[in-house]
Amino acid sequence: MKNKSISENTIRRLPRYLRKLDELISLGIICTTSRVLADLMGATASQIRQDLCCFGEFGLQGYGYDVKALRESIAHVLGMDKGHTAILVGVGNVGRALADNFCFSLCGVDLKCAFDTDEKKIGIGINGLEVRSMDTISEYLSKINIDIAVLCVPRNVAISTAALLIENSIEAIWNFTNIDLVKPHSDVIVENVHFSDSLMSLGYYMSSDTGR
Amino acid sequence: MKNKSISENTIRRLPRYLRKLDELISLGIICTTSRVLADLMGATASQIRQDLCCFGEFGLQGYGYDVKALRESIAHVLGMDKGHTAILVGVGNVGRALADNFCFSLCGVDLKCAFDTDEKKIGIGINGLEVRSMDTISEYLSKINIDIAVLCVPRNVAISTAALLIENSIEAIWNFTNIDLVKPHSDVIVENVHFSDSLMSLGYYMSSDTGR
DNA sequence: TAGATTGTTAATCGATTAACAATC
DNA sequence: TAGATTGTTAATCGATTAACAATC
Repeated sequence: MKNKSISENTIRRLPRYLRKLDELISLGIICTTSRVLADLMGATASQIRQDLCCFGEFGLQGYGYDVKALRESIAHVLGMDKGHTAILVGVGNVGRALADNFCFSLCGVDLKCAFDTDEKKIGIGINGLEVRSMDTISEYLSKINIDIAVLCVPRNVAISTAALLIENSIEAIWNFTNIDLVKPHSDVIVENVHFSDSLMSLGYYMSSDTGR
Repeated sequence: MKNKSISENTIRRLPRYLRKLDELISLGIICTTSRVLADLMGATASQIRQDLCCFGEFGLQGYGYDVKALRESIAHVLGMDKGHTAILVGVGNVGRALADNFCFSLCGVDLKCAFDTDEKKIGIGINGLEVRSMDTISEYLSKINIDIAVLCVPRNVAISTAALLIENSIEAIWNFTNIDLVKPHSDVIVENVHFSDSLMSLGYYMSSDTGR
């Protein structure tokens, strides 16, 4: 196993590997090869092997990869077995959509509760998820160990809310506000979900006739 | 202007340039340089100039870039002035969150109406957006020119719904289902928004101590 | 054993960075 | 004009692909 600075491209492909392996599992397939995975991914077999060997030796020469074992290995690399905990910050439409629809546990994340400033939303709320007052968030974070904040607050309070979370030593922010959160002195990890960037890129590919 | 196969990396940076330029505009700044933009983007001035010169000559030597003109040029490259039209397909929580919260017009997209199979949702519905019966979608698409389908249906009907849209000659699918839509013989453009991929990548960066 | 496929090194390709002439 | 900054070519760096020895 070698582990020196794995490229972002490789990391971003891992969740897709996971999806493809899950497909193979659901088809009852036990063993696969870099060639099969390459076809599923639209990549070369070389790339598959290069990606995987960043993290260890998961295959068997002359045979291929055990589908379930490889799936678990990748899930482990992605920290899905670390028991990460999360809170939802801001229960607007995006927050509610995530609480109702998104299966955090499939990503190995335990969503504990939600916070909002709106008194009307407080109490046992959405999809069995308790909504608490934003006023109590510091106290809560000092007592309960939370790794990830899912940030779904309005634009205008995005930066101040992020600062509050960082003050309370949150490790990572999954950012659904359309703001680039800057992290002045902190080493908080930020993952952005920028809907509008995505739609704009789509607009480019429609205009240009590259097809991609 | 040279236009030979612009890299995906460059395209994905354009919406961020747009955001940074909007910030400069809101600060009343008229003119900027590749150095300033590089600092805002966390990139090198070289990269900024390389990216921009893919699409034309937007700057003035010895001076820099006119902020508003550059903003409009990038918006044009992203097809934001093409008057793209869209429909929302599937009015679950994600669909509703987009209809309520997401400003399509800021991306230059005109969201015309929504479709759902649930009779209870049909009628003038969410945020002034008309919800129509899914049964009428083919007829609608044959009459009204729609470029983009925003696909928010449940997983189990994602592929069949995409097929229906492709049959009806939709140009692009903005895909919020957690399925990799494959496009067998069609040249439809697909842009995926995979929440779980994003959260899993975050999990990796939390586990590893790369910080990034 | 023979055939197959990995893990890994080497070669190629593309993207980023550096350098600088052009020019405002 | 002199100073500044672009547009663009050249150099470097990193990622992808190809090749192949190791080995199951």
